[in-house]
Amino acid sequence: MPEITLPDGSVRAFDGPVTGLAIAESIGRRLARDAAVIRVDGELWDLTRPIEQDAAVAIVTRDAPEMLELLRHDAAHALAEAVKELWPETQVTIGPAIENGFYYDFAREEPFTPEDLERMEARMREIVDRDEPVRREVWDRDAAVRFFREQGEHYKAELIAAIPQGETISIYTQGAFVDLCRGPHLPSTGRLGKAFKLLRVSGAYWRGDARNAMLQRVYGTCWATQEQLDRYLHQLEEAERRDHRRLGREMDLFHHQEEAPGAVFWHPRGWTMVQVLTEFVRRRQAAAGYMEVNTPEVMDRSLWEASGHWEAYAEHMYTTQTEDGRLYALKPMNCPGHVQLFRHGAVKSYRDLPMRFAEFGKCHRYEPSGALHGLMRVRAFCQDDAHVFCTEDQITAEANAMCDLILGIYRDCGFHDVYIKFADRPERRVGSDAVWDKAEAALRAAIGSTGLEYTINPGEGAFYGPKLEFVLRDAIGRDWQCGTVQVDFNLPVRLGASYVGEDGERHVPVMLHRAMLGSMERFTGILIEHYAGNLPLWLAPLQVQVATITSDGDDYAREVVSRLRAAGLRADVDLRNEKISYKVREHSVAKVPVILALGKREVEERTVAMRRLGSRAQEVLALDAAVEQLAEEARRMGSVPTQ
RNA sequence: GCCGGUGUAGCUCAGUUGGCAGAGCAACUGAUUCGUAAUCAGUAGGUCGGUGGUUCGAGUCCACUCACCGGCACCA
Repeated sequence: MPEITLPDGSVRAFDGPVTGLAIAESIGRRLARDAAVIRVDGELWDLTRPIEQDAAVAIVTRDAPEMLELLRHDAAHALAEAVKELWPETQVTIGPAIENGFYYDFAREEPFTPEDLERMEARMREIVDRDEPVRREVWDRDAAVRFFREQGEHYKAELIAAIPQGETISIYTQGAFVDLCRGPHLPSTGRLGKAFKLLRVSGAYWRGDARNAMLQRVYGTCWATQEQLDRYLHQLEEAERRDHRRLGREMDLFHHQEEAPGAVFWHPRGWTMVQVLTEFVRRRQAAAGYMEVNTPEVMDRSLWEASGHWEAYAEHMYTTQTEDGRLYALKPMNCPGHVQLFRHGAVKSYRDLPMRFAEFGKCHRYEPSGALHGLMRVRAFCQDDAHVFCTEDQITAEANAMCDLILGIYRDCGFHDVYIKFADRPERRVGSDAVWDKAEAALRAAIGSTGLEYTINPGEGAFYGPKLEFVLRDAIGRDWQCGTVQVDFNLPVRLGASYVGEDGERHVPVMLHRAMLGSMERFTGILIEHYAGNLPLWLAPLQVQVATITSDGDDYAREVVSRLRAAGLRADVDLRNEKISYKVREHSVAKVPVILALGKREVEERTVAMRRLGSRAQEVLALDAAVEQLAEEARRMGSVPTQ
């Protein structure tokens, strides 16, 4: 005789065990139709699962925001059922809900084709139309293992066998499809709806381990309503429109070619953008007490063996063998070079600390071919790198200042949504546990003293020390990890850095590693996508395009450009014998933020007709006023992207 | 690196069962002096990613290879 308490506080008594579906029906038909699951004393249950005890419940309908995950999980099951119907020899493995959708990993000899994807999706829709009941059962674990083995589902059997003793093994059945699953699920396949779409098929390793077999992963997206699905598909198109590789071509910023995979050919405009960013960081870090340095790009193998890089990353380093038989490596990092600077010359005193070395160092890493991606993942890149040599007592203040510097720089680049992760010791590392304890404690103290929120990213530290990872969210909600602050007690020891302390004894300095933008290449790519190419004036490589309407304006146009340039603006003039609409289109496609059109009227009145990228409106201004206004705007930073 | 896909003019893309490599835009030449996202006409442009093979004949079929795209793994 369970007594069921509803969210409004009313209580209903039932004669015997009652299901969520029955409770929903007792409240109303419409609710029963839209119900997805039931919350029983805070826990989500299947609607078909009998409630035997008194409980406080709430029916959750399928359009509740927290039901998206469940819908997506159900979509994954429908996908698996469809695949098993179409290709029975396929083994199913796992199929979770993920951000914006779901996937399912299948084991099958023959690869799925894009056409297969269409067949799967069509079959999923049939399964929804069939409205098959979804049943939950609790099985004995050995029986479950035996069952799946007999079915030829060896991956499933392995999963069940790995479940700890004593845990409930729930099995869900829909139609002929039987799957191990934690649940809960919708009561029938019809409730899934049809706001889903299969997107792509790709490879994925069993259990995410490259040593294991490669499975076939089918990705899909799923939403509560068709409108939500359409909105998401539209977002995907938006991301496509912002792709820095496409914009890089349209804006004439850079290119790649086969002879230099993973390297960038920067065009004048693209390189201007990189230079603007570099100058910006240079000014900021100089103001924060950093000294800019430069260290060799090619150094003897022995140095990399001493630093530990050789052991950890030899296969990812470019090397060059010279005539004298020596083996050199192109630097993959700047830190060992900076330690050489610290070690050189007179022994350092505690009075010299902290010493802050910054370098825009060009590094080379032989990244796996499959990882390369436009500017985002390259083999040759420039880091805005720095290393601070300090005493243990100085760690907190130094790391703290780094956080301030980094966050300020992001703000000025237009990123206002930033979060921080604390990456602690990885499995593969150098240094004793005691040293790691100390390094992690020091970094935790530093981040604690900033008052900034952070999450833990377990096991993701560098091989020589723990790190803070700065992640910024772009205009369309994607996350990019850029800056890092790392505490390192190991490299200074390995490379023999020391200073004389107040006590007259030799001590090993602590080394803080820091990057803010990370890779200049990658950050440039992120900015392009963040702003969809519509860069704020201070970042735009060409800020003002002056364009004549007829050749009568040529002399005045040249004068306008020199005035703009004299005011520090990057301006160019277009005197071609083309219609103004042609010029406007061309410079708009190239994303030049400001076009000044000059016709007869402007020449006579010494004005300019100013047109902003993305706007059809024109504003006629006196030349002096326009120059002043643009110069002022070009100094302003921190603007948020417009859509 | 692994799985799958794609490479044809600067860009976007056609190219049938193997039978003379195409279009639009861009470029160039000429005309047009024009008021805010494409003026008109003409010309030129290709080792069909590369190497090897099958064939009388390969953009098309086969093998290898390189690069790129989507994932996975990796990311000091």
